[in-house]
Amino acid sequence: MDGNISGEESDSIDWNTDDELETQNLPPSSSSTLIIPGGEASIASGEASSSTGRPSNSKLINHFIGMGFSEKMVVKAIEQDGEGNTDSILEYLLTYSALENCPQELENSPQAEPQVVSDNCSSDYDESFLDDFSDTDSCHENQENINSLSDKEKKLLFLADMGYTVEEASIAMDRCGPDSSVVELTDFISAAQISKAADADLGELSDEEKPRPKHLYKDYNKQKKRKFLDYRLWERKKQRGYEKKLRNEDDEPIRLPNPMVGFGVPAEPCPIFHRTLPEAAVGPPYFYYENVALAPKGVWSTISRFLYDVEPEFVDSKYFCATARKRGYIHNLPILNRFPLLPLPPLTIYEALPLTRKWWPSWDTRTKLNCIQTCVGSAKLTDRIRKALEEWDGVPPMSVQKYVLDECRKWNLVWVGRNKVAPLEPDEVEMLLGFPKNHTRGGGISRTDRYKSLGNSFQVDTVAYHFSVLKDMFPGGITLLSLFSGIGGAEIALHRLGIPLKNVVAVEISETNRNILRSWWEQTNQRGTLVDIADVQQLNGDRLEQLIHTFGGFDLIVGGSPCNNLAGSNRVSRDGLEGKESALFYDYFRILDLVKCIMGRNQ
DNA sequence: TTAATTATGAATACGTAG
DNA sequence: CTACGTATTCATAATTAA
Repeated sequence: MDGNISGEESDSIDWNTDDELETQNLPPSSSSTLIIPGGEASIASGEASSSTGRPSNSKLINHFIGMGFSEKMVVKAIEQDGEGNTDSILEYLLTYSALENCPQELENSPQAEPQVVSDNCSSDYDESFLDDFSDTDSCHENQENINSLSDKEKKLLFLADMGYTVEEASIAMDRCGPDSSVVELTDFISAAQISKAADADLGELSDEEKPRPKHLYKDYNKQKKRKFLDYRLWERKKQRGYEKKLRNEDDEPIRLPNPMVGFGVPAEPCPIFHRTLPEAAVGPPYFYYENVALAPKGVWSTISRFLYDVEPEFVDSKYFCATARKRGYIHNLPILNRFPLLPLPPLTIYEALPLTRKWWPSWDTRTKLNCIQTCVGSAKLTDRIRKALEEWDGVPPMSVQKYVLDECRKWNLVWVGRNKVAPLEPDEVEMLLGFPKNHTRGGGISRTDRYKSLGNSFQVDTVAYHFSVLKDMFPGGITLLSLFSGIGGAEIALHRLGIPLKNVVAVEISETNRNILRSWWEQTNQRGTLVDIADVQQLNGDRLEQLIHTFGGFDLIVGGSPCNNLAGSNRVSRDGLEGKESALFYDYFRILDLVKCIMGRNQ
């Protein structure tokens, strides 16, 4: 009974703080100009200013030589340009190096137009890819090759899934080599597209100062989004890539902090630590990205590189509650003056599950549970453990202790009777993760899916600690874009902090999860509008523009993209960031970058 | 058809002995 | 420095039950 108290308390808190928000109806169209005309110039100049400003010419030359261009060409480009604009010089270089290196591939490719292919017809990719591949490559003995995809083929398919054409992808593979990473490949394709676009513009206009990154924004209505995304991708790699070449440093793996306390936890607040964010990362909007800390090597480097080179904050939720949860968070939130959610949740197993204490053996020294996952231990397993223990009266021998303890740790079992261990109940998981009791119960969700949805969720107290700095900044509430929102961990964290939710756009693939969030939204009497969208892949620039227009922009963009292919528990398809589900990280970046673009345009 | 049950290791980090 | 043991891990898929 005591075990439920904290849960009930958090319940009552959740259900009572919903009044007097006095949420203003947002100004209908405070940001009136969503149409492009004057906007693109300001963006372009803003972008340019971040990458220009090198007065010294020799520095400038070395700058481009470091990127791999010949000195001769660099000098020529600077002469041609005349105004010392880094971006226009670069564009010149890209244009002519592309023309020199691979003229026929770029000019005579079957699809001259840089098509943006809709992503729901991947079978087309497969076929055309296979045709293309068997033609250009020499290994076409039998069809067995189709089944066992090589790395090269996987990369091609992956690029096709990202929306590139097979032609673009295979050209990039040829140019960059078989061992090139997907990031390098996308960068190459982006550069090729940009140079091609620049070439087209040069041909048409043939005069004066049109060729700028500006034209990418200018064409925003026609070819727009794909190219804009590509430009930003490529821009980022440009900066990062050549800096590394200059320093001659290899990819240094990101180290996990030990202890895993990030930029501070309630028990040990911030050690007077101040961080300076990269300029491109500074909001608005604020963003907050989450995923498993123990991902395969290189994954967090890539994620960080895409998310504006912000250093990840690795935190184990065992400093916030009674269960471990090692996660990495990349965000641009302030980190000073954080405060924890109240009431403080139980920090030990005993406090969280008092009824287990009676049966807890002295030789089981656990005080924290391990990470809560999507599946629980079987009845057969707990039966084996019971039988193994019943053979001994009193304290079992060390070997049996070790066996039982290993299984208990692996499956997060707790003691519920003499010689009896059991997996956690769904409501206990809800409590441990900071959700209201019965949050995931009923309404058509099965017990199995409850475990899965909870196992894939945030630890609310941890996330709320990071969000707490927003409370003073947004007394009138925030507008939230919640990607991969799941059962609404971010929304609940904000709500329990007392930060009003003005309007929320939640994107979540699971219908049962969407039902859970909507039902919470209605039960807590939220004032604003909750918009649900099923698939991040169909959230395009047009839709975002529309949403930003109606809601006046987003204050915060939260997302924990799928960890399926990153998580250690996955024996079958731990394929890294390019895995089927985990590759949706790129959609988080795509959408975040689009929102930054669209919102920045109106300033 | 849906839901419940069950078995299925490896990648990674870290400590320590040598 | 390496080698080895310990500890941890937002899961998938096949099968059975309902």
